[in-house]
Amino acid sequence: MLEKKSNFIKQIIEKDLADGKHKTIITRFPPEPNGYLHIGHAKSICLNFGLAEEYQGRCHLRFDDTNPEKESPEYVESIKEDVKWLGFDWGEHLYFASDYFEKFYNYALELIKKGKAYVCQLSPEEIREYRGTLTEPGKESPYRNRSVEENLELFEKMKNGEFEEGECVLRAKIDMSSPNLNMRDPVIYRIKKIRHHRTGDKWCIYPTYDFAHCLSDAIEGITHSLCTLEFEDHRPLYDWFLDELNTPCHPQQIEFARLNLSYTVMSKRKLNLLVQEGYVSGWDDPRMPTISGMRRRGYTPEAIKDFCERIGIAKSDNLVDYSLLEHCVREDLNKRALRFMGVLEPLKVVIVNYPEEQEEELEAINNPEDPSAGKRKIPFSREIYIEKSDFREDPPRKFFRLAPGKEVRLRYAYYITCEEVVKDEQGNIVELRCTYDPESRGGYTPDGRKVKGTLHWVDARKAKKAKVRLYDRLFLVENPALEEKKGKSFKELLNPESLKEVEALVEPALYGLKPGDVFQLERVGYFCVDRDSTSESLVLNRTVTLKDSWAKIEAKLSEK
RNA sequence: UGGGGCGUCGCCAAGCGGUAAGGCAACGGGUUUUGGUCCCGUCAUUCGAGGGUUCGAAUCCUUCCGCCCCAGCCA
Repeated sequence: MLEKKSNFIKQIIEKDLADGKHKTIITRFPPEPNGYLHIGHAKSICLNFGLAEEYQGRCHLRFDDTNPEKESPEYVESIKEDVKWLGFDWGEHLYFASDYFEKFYNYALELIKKGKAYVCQLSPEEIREYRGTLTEPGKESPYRNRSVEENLELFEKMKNGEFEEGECVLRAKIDMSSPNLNMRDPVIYRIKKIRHHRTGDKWCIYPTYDFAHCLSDAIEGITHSLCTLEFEDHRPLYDWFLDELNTPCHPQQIEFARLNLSYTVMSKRKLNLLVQEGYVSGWDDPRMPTISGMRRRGYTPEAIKDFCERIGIAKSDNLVDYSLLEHCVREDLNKRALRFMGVLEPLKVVIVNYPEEQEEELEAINNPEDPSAGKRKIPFSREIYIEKSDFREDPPRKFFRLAPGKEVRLRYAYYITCEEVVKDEQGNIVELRCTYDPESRGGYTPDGRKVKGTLHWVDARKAKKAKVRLYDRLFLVENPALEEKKGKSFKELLNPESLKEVEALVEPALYGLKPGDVFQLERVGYFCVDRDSTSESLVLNRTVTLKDSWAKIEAKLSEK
């Protein structure tokens, strides 16, 4: 893992600490519980919790649950689980904006009493019309100059449910001609006669984001309130509320660029669509960029955190290569994953000079990167399976796997030479007949001759079946969100081959693993045991392939 | 045509007036019982473009160009 990089937010924090503006810092991760967390949220989580760790401050987990229409406890639970799984701890500091509803209400009263907020009875359409446009100023609402008393009375009625949804709202009285649309008397309370998942039917008026967020931050004593770039325009409003109201403190909002990852989408709306329309099996489908999807895919918290560290924090729009994430996953897994053997597309090999009834056990190293992982025994006998792609009847240049008359090493076993190719009536290769060198047990020979290729294999008698899910990128194009803006439909951008299932043959030891365990199938890739597995039927998810330099060589050979 | 941001290698990203870090990708080579890992090497005379200030500019000023965000009673 890399050492921590600096960024402009750390510079601000370090200056604030040096100047004595703050003794300690308090950040927060403020998700709305209206969907599952994705890798973009991981960036924010790593930033906020990471900063708190680095500067020995603290980070709050706060649910921004001000819109009961879209929120649910299911999401609250999944979010907590994901943050924990990433390895962060909010300690005692778990909060809900809904816990502050009473306080927000009193702040609204304070604003009304100052003459800085009013109940507006314009319809939603009228409010839009009165707001003006990007280039023309807005018009003031006819309800703008009501007396404080009248506003107090009306707001009370709103709270008591005496108005219907859409009939009226509470608005801040700021400036209808501001070039910043957010300052044109923004709505701060609206009526929603919906049961809230935490406050039940206690409220029928709910504060908007702009009003609730800055106040939540101030109530919690947040020092640095980090959010994404699209809220930059909201900062004047954030500051306006905190300047007008008598709050415990005035946190500083700082914006950074959200993460975009190639070949996927990051908007909750679009991810929700993928789930609802059944393009994926759920929020935790291993193809999803969600934290739960990545977890099910076999990605580790360490890999994700390393990735978040490496992409950095800045303000320019970005589209990070998926290959960087894969690099982080491989790097972490290479150190810790146990090695096994398994063949995805089996091709039978009969070792003709190996005694029919003989069976033996060969010793294999569990992880060459970690001697403490120990060794294991793998069964071997006269019939084995190798990977179809490891044999070529007519091998191209530089192909040093098996071919007629060629000798290769079976990993941890013997050298074999292909003597005969057996085909069916259609001409498909169904079996290879080989001879082995008894002197080469373990993979070396006394004469020390070199064999270039080493193949993975499984014993035909002892191998077990496993259902393997091979995943590829979810989308065909690098930037689906951009293509969609250009008019392409979601559906045509999806990769129809993002999931392929194969029946593989694996060494029996794999049946001793538990759901969630990640391991390497040598020469093939990293895999993890899916929760759909049973004791009779193993289901594996391919986490990521191994780098394949032969594929590159072959691609170049075919170009010529 | 309003406001707010951003433009440094294919992708991220340092740089904060003293003469372009690093990572990913890519490309060479070495080691190797995983064509994996590991190791070594190559990869921006140039910082969106033009002017200016300065002994000296990616960094300061200026003009222009390009891209992103904002007209929810979403967050």
